[in-house]
Amino acid sequence: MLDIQTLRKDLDAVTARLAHRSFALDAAAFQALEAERKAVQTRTEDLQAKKNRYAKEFGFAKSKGEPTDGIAGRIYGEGVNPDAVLKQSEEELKGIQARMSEFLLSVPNVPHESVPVGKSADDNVEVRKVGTPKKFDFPARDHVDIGEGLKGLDFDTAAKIAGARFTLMKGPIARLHRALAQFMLDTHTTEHGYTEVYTPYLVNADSMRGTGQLPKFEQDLFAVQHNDSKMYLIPTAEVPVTNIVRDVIVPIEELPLKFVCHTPCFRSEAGSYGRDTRGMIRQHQFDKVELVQIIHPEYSYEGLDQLTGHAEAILKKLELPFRTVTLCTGDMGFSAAKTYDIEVWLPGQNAYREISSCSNFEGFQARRMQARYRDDKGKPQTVHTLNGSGLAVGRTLVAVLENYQRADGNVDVPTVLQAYMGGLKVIEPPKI
RNA sequence: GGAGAGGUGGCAGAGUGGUCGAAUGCGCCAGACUCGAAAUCUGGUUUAGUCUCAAUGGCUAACGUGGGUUCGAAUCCCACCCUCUCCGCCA
Repeated sequence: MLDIQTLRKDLDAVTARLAHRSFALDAAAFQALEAERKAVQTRTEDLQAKKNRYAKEFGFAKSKGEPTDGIAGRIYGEGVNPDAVLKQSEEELKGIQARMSEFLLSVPNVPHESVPVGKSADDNVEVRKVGTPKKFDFPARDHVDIGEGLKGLDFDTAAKIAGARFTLMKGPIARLHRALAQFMLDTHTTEHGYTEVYTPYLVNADSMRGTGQLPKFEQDLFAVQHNDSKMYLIPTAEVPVTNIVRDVIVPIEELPLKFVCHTPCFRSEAGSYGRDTRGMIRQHQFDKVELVQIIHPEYSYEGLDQLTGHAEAILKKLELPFRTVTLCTGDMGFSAAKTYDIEVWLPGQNAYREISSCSNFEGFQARRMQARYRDDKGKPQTVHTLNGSGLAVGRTLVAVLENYQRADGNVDVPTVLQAYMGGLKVIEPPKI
C-alpha cells in the first residue's frame, strides 16, 4: 500500500512512475474520491462532536437537577432528527473509506529510481555473472532424465497421488533435497546472522493482506475452509515470517531483524498452463528457504544488496554458475520497489533460470501491516521489509543434478553437501 | 468435545452507566540535586485520522471484533473471535 499522503502531495509524480510498470493510476478517480471523503468526513465528525456536546450537557444538567428540554434544540436546531442524519453520514463515510482502501490496495508499489525502465524480462539488466557453465563431453540430460534414471524422481506416481505439478522423491535424491535445505539453513544462521524460525503453513486472510497476496491475487493461492473462515496455504515463508511484525512497534535497537525459514510453498499456478510442465521447475508444492529482514528505512537498500549476497553465497558454495539481474519496472512483482533475480545455470535447459528473487518492499508491506519502529523523537515510523529466496530448494536440486551429472548417469555430490549425505560422494541407482 | 476464567496503554494492573483516553506501579524521556552515578524529587510519556488562518490549536475515533440498549457505554445486553486452566481425545 502506498502512503496516502504521498498520493495527495505528489499524485502526478506517482502516476508517472507507476506508468513505467504499465499501471494506469486513475488520478481523477482518486481525487474525486478524496474530495468526497473530505466533505463527508468533516460533516460526520462535526455531527459526532454535536452529539458528544449534547450528551455532556445533558448529563451536566441532570446532575444539577436542571431541566434538559432545551438542550437538543440549542445544539441541533429545530426539526432535524440528529440520530438519523448522523447514522446516515457515518454509513456514507464507511462506504467511502472502504472504496478508498480498496483503491489503495489495488495500486502496486512505486519502482525505486535505480530500477531500469522496461516492459518485460527482456529489459532486465544483468549486474554480475559468476562461474562458467561446464562443458560436458556427452549430451547433457535434464533433471527429469537424470532423476528417473537414478530411480529418485517419480513424476508418474506423484501424479497418481495428487495430480500434475507434484514430485515424488526417493532415496538419495530425497536425502539430497533435505541436505540442501539443512545446508542453506546452517549457512544463513551461522555465517550470515539470521535467526531460524518455524512458522504455520496455513495463515489467515489478514496475513495474506499484509504481504500483498490479498486481495488481488487470491487465484494464485490454495485455500481451505476452516470453521466459517478461509485459511490459506502459504505461497512462500515470506507471508508468515514478515507478519511476525504485523501490528508491532519494534524497538529500534533490534533492527534489522533477520529471519531465515524453511517451509513448503503452495501455489495454484493459475494462468501458467503449459509453462514448465516438464519436471520440477514449476510445482504446486515446493520447498524454499526464505530470508526476511525487517530493517530501518535508511539501510534498506544496503540490506537488499547484502541479502542478495547471502543468497548468492549458497550458489558459490555449491559451485553452481549463476547470474544476477535487476528486474526492470515492467517485470517486477506487485509489492516490490526493487528486485534482483538470481538465475542458476541449467545445462538441461541450456539456460539461466530463476532460483531466487530478492526484493525491497520499502514501506509497502509494512504500511499494510502496521509494522513500525520509533524514531529519535519517539514517533512511530514505518519499517522497511526485505525478502529473498535463499534458495528455492527444489530448483537447487534440479541445478545440482544437472550441473553435477556424469557420463554414466550418476551424479556427484557437491563437496559442501557430503557431510549432510553421510559422506556419500556419488549418487547411483539403487543396487537391487 | 466437556467445564471454567479472561481479553484495558510498552508491561503489570484498577476501573461495573457521566467530567475516563482511562487510577496506580514499573519502564521510558527531560529537568533538578550530584564531581559523576545511584537514590530522591519535579514534569512528560497510547495510537490512528482529520480540519484550518499550521498553534504550547480544534475536532473525531479506538478499552478483543461486530451489533444493540441509552441523551451518554471500557462499564449493561446479544453474537462472534482469541488466550489461559482442568478433563477427554490425539501426532
